[in-house]
Amino acid sequence: MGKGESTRTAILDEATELASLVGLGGLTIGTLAAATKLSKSGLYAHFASKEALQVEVLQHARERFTDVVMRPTVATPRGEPRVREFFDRWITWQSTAFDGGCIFVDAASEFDDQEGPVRDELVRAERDKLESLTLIVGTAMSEGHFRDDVDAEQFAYELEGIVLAHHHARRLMRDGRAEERARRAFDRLVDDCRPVARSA
Amino acid sequence: MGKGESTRTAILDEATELASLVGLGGLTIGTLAAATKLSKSGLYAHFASKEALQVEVLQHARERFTDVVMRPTVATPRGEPRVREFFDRWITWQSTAFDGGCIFVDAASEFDDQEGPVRDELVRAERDKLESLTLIVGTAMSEGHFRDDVDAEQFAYELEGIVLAHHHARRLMRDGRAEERARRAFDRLVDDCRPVARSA
DNA sequence: GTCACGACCGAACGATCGTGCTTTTATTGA
DNA sequence: TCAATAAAAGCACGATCGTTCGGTCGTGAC
Repeated sequence: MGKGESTRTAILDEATELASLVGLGGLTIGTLAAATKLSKSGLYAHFASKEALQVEVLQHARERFTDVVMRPTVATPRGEPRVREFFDRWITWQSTAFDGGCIFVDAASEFDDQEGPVRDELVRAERDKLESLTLIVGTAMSEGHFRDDVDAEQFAYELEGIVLAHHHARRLMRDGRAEERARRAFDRLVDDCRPVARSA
Repeated sequence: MGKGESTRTAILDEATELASLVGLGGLTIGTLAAATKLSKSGLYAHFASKEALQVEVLQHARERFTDVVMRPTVATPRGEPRVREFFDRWITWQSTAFDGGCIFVDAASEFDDQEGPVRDELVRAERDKLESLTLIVGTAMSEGHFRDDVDAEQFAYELEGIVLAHHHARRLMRDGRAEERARRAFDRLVDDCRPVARSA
């Protein structure tokens, strides 16, 4: 990895951390320059504009998500185990991947009304994740772990809700039992997808 | 209502709309002054600082929430109907109360890492809502609509998740079926709280 | 040995940020 | 109607915003 590429990566790492604390929009060239010990103009040797930087931060974070969540997930046996693995890793990601809040969650509410490349990238990332999740749920159905009338998109919607509630409870309310609550909600969701008798 | 108080209310109304579009942090004195057709210094006749303004915006929005969601809810018959009323009005609130996203959702992810009065107010509002919701669920239990081993806090957690997922799907993904999905998730949640047989 | 290039810096740009002070204009009560 | 008071404007401040430009190193190719 050449010099340029390595500082570029370092900048993106630092920018990701910063953005998780103050938001993608709150991210500033000046503070990022200070944090990376570069001059403001030095940053502009690597990025065309602040907006371009924001997009690249999202892409950078997305690659990390792929590495620590998606890839191990699809290496897990098809069916419910894979669904569980995905959920586990997603929750863990939210707790450990950033000093601040998950930048996708933060950026989603920040940019949902601001047309442009940042929003577009956000939507792309979300669609991608949704699609993967739909496939994962599909394996649980074809393996017979889930009923075959389960609505995968509805499942995805509700799972997203659990994760968002977890983020909310954990970061804003500092609820120590946030993760436990998320797991209970997840178990209930999975339980309602099982064939035949619903009672334990 | 005197002149001062009426412009003050007008400012808060405008500030709420603006904040729902660009976030509480993205809100600037300059743009708010332009939107209210006041000078920047004219604003400072009404508010001590930007931070104080942000807090007041949250309080202002909270009063609106009380009026259009909480009050009608507690006027509804105790038990499941009241729970449903709360959910209905909450979802409607998110879709109609702002031009942009719900400022509580936006502000929650923006300020969850920024200690200070804004965050404090946010937490206060959330606790308040959580407490009300817990009481509402309690009426459903005492009326026999819900089992008496239902965990009201868990219910609140999951309901929050549904509402957050709705916000996410609606605003970022522009999913036209967001509300329908929210209702299905809610029905499943309520269904799992019912006594005896879970199957329809 | 020099030439080109990538990496980075210093200084400055116009604009806007939040926030004071002083002055003018509206509103109000007697 | 007129003084008292409240409301808003005018103007300016230091700081910071994103961005540009000219320039200076070090490194590798020829």
